[in-house]
Order: sequence, then C-alpha cells, then structure tokens
Amino acid sequence: MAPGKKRPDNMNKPVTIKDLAAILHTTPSTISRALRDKEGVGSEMRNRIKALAKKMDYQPNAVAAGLRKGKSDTIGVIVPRVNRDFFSGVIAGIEEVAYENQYSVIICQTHDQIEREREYVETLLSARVDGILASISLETNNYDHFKKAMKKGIPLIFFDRIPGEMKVSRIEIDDYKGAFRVVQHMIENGYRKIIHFAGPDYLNVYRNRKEGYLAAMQKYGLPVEKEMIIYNNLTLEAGRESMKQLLDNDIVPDALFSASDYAALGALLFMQEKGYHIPGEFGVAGFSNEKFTSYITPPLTTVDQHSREMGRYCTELFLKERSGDKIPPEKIVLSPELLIRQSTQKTDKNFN
Amino acid sequence: MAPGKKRPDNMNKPVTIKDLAAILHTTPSTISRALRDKEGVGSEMRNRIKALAKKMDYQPNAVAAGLRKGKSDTIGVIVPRVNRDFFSGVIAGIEEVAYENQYSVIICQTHDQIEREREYVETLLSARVDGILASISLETNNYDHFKKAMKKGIPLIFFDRIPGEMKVSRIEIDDYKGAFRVVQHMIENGYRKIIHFAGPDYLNVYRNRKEGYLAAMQKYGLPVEKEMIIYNNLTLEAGRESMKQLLDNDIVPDALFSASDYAALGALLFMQEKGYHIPGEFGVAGFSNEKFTSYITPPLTTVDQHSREMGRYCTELFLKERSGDKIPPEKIVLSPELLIRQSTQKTDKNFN
DNA sequence: ATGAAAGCGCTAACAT
DNA sequence: ATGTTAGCGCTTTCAT
Repeated sequence: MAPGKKRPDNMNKPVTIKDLAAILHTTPSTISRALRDKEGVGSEMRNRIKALAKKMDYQPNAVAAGLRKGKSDTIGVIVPRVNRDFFSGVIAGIEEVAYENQYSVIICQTHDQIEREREYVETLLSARVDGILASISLETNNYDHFKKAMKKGIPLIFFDRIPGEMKVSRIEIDDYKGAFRVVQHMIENGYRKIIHFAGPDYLNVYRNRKEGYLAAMQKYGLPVEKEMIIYNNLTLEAGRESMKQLLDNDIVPDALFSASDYAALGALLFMQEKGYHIPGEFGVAGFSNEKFTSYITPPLTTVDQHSREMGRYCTELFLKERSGDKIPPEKIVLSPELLIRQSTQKTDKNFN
Repeated sequence: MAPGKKRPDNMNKPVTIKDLAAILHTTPSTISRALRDKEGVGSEMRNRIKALAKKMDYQPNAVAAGLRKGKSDTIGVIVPRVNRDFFSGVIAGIEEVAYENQYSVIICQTHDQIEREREYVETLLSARVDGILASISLETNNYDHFKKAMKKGIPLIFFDRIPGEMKVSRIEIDDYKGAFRVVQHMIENGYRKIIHFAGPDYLNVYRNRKEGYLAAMQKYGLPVEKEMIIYNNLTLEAGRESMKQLLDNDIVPDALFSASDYAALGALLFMQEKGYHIPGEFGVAGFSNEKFTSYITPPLTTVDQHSREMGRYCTELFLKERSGDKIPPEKIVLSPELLIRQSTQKTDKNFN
C-alpha cells in the first residue's frame, strides 16, 4: 500500500455480514439468520447483532441474496406507455400489492414498439425477475419473446391487451359488453348512424369493442356500412383527421363511438369547430375513462375499465402462480362500467 | 435419483457460461469474453460460442454479473405518484435516456408518504442501484434517508421537489418566474383581488410559486390580505372546498392563481356552478399543464414545466456523476412556459 | 488467444 | 444455538 492513504482499515467499502461476524466473533450464517429473523439464534446474540448492524450502517445486498436464492423479489411490468391514465392506474394497483408483499417493480415502456418490447423481455429475464406482467404493444403480432419467457418457467400474466394465441393467465375487462352497452345507450337516445373508430383487429381489446358495437347495431336493426368503421391510431389528432375526412366525403353520421377517449375528443373538438351541437346534433362516446373526459364540455360518455383493480388482481394472480408449479392458466374478466355523461344525451331535456 | 425422473441431464436449470464452456472444451472466461465482445478471443472461437449460446437459449444472468461487478445497471426513481401528467412525463424522459444507455429503471411511488419514501430508499440501496433520481413527497421534512444514500456515495439527483438543505445535484424549473408571469398576466388582464392556493412552504416548488405570486402583486401595488393565501392539499376536492369556504365567509375574489391545476379545476367548477362567468367575472390559472387543462371549458391558463426534458436532463446528470468521483453538485434550472388560455382573458373581446 | 483461480455477499444444508 | 462448508453465475486479474 502506498503511503498517504486514508482510513487504513475503514476503507469506504460497504459493510458485509462477514465483517459483522468477525467483530462479534461469530459466523456469517448466524448474522444472516439474526438479521432475517430466522429462528436458531439466541435472543441476546440477536440483539447484539442487530445493534451492531445498525451502528455500522450495514446495508443488506439484495443482489447477492438474489444470486444465492435464485430469485430477485422483483416483478417486471411491461406497458405501452406510463402516461396514459389507464396504464398508470394499473401500475398504481400493481405497485400497491407488490409493496404489500415486499416486491419491487421494474417498469418498462414499449412506446407501442415491438422491438422495445422484445428487448425489455430480455432485460427482465436477465434481471431474473420473479414474474412478468405485460400489456402488449400496438405493433405486437408475434409472441416469440413472450413464449421464450414462458418456456423458462417464469410466471407471465397479461392484462388488458392480450395475445390471442397464448395459453397464459390473463386479466381483462369485458370490452364486448362495454362497447355493446355504450352503443345500445346511444341508440336508445335516438342516434341512428353511429360510426366507430377502431384499433387494429389483432388486438383483443379493439376487436371486442368493434364486435360489441356491431352486435348492438344489429340488435336494433341499424345498418353498418363499411365506411362507418374507421381504423386509425386512436390519438386525438387521428380522431380529428378521421372526422374531417368523413365530412369531406359527405358522410355525415349522427354519432360516434370511439374505441379511445383521445380519438373521441379529437372528433368532438372538430365537430364543435364545425358548428355541430353536441350532443344535440352529434353524439360522442369514448372508452377508458381518461381523467379529462369528465372535465370537458360536454363531459364525455365513456367506459371505465377499473384500472387500479386490474393492477391489483394482476399482481395477485402472479402471487398465486409464483410458487405453484404448473397451475393451469387463469382468466379473470372484470365488468366494465358505463359512464353516461352529457355527450350522448341527445334527448334529455335537462342538457339541451 | 428416484426412477421416473425426466430429462436425466437436461434438467430445466438455466444454461450457464460454465455449461457452454464444458461443451466447447474451453473455459468460462473465454465464453464470458466472447459473449460480451471483449477482445482476446479468436474470431472462429467467438462465432462458435455465440452460435452455441443462441442455440442453447443461453440467458445472461445480470444478477450474478451485478454481484461480481458491484453494480446493477439499474436506476431507481422515486416519485410521489406515477399517474400525474407531470411525473409520468418525467418518467417517460428518464426512461428514454436510461434505455439509450442500457439502464433499467425501477419506479417507486411514495404516495406522498415519507414512510414509503424511506422504505423505498432502503430497497433501492439494497438493490444496489447505480443512482437514485427522486422528487420528494409532500410529507418529507426530514432527509436522513437521502443523506444515508449520499454517504454511501451513490449518485443522488433531485428533480422538481427538492430538499432545501442538501447539497446535491438538482434540476428544477423556475417556479418563481412561472408564478410571477402568470400573476402579472392576470393583473394586466384586469384582475385585482387575486387569491392563491398554496402548498406547504417547506417544499421549494410551492414556496417559490407563492413568492412569485407575492412579488407580482407587490409590483403592481395590489394588497395581499392573509385570507387571500389558502393552504390546502391542492386536489380537485380541496380546490372546490376552499372556494366554497371563501364565499361562505363573504370573501369574493375576482381571480385565483392555484399552485396546482387540479385545485384550480375544483375552484373553477365550483364557481361555474355558482353562476360566475369565467373568465368574465372570475379568472383562474393553474400550474403544471396537466393534459385536461386544454380540454376543459374554458381552457385553463397554466404553466408548463417541461416534464419530459426534466426527466432527460436528470438522467444525463446521473450519467455524468456516475463514474466521476466527487463532481461538485450541479444545478439546472429550466424556464417555465406560460400558457395563456381562455380562463384568464377577462378583457379579450374575442372570448367573451 | 486462452486457461486457472479467486471471489463478489449471501444463504442453506448439514454438522455439532 | 451456533459453526462449517459449499456454491449461486459471473468477471477479472494473472499466468501461460
């Protein structure tokens, strides 16, 4: 050692259980047991150990423990984006239950890109997370990366956006029912030519919402022309643009059921600019119950997806699968909640 | 071994570099070098190794590597809540830069509780994260847990909500300037008795917004009575309730500058219900540029905090501090952006 | 270019 | 109640 060094033995390296053991003339195993409140340590010894650990500012090393135990006490969560009310609601729910069970949560945003999704699955597998909770990206139409995770035997649970072809546990809401109810409500309120903004058909949620829409229309004998179903990427801008194109093509519906609140908002704003009265001349309903929907004018009819509960259930599903070897996949379906607001109250005198 | 077992040697244990080494009659060190593209491996050997790794579905174990290297390639992020547009924006920014630099992100929500904040700091230290990015909870008035992290020498960077007394790197927006500008704008638009919804004074952001408010009022010679500054918890409900109490006490201001968009919205809705015209009879401005602010009627004047940029800068600050021993704390101050919308346009004929 | 050896910090099986 | 031993999977000297 060169001269001029500081703190000869108190180098700034973190304290380990070995250090503690040396000081107390005992062994690492005893320290380990004491600190984790395992039995097999005398109460006097236990107290001395805990006191010393505190005094020396001992910091357990979860990485080392993880390596040894073969688990990390960490859950990986994959979502398209964190800044959607729905997803951040789910995350909040996941985090709550995880916290209650001493799990950490690693959050990954795919930005709706399959490539990022792939890389994140790799990262999570490398990190040896104890489970993966995922909602797939808009682009995801191939599931090899998830199948790989399954093959490794790590619990994998999907929520909301779910790969159709995989046999895994899942939790979703009844999108079909939610859509059916919205549209039924609109029809009963006097709307007839109701168009639909849809997402990609290979995503269960959008397919089901579209089916619900179609079923309701059919039940009431209302025709659905091809042009009445518009596929777009469901953003605010897309909603506005789609609406514009419809009018430009002289297609004038009297209502819209959008698979997304954002696209609904875009259309709503556009129609208002064009001078249409909402809900009098044009009714609008969305899906997801984004926070803004209740604050806009008029407040937007939408469907609540119980995001927080979904997150909680999802994590509970994981906890159940965690230990159990080969529990058959479970499926939970939550009931959506129709939130009737002013934007679809064509006939209600109170609103007009 | 009992009979009836399956796959005698191909047990379902994950493949390790040792396994690969045995198969290729070489050693773990060579495998490790090859897989990580370190020099010192013949190109033919390297190819054979990579091919085998792929074929055997080898999954690197980041936990083991982390233990060995003493780092985890993970950043811990602590926020009050993920489902605020501001925080989820910051998270999005953090995640972007982290991803570009092969870092994972662990997200922790304190729910604005100091106790959770403490526990999460512990968790992150145990997990041996390479850095902590944090925005403190509403309750946090003691910083021992963060000081502990600092003492361990792990990079700690605060954003937005910052402990006053600590000498650490930080990134914030100029809340004072933002508030000053809003209030100045309101005064210039003819509002006189402008009240303020404030958060706790020990949080820099709220203190600064209040100071900005006071400075603007003073500059224009407008008196600020004690009753004109209302401390509440800045939720929608609190905003509504505070407004109600003011009116109940016959205090009738002609405008509100709220330190939070949510509280501003609560007050706005309440005043509308009471029949006040906004912005004609009552002006309202908020702070944070939550998404809903531009969709409500009337759209809410507010201040944008450049959340995404803040997240990006914050992570870049971490990257800078990561290796460098004892770089002096840096401080970045972003400029807020005043978003003038209809809710404060008292005198603008276009709006009334 | 490759191999041998050591060890990161912890836990758990097996003694005593 | 405590100690001994072994090893999780990897990276990194240090040899050769």
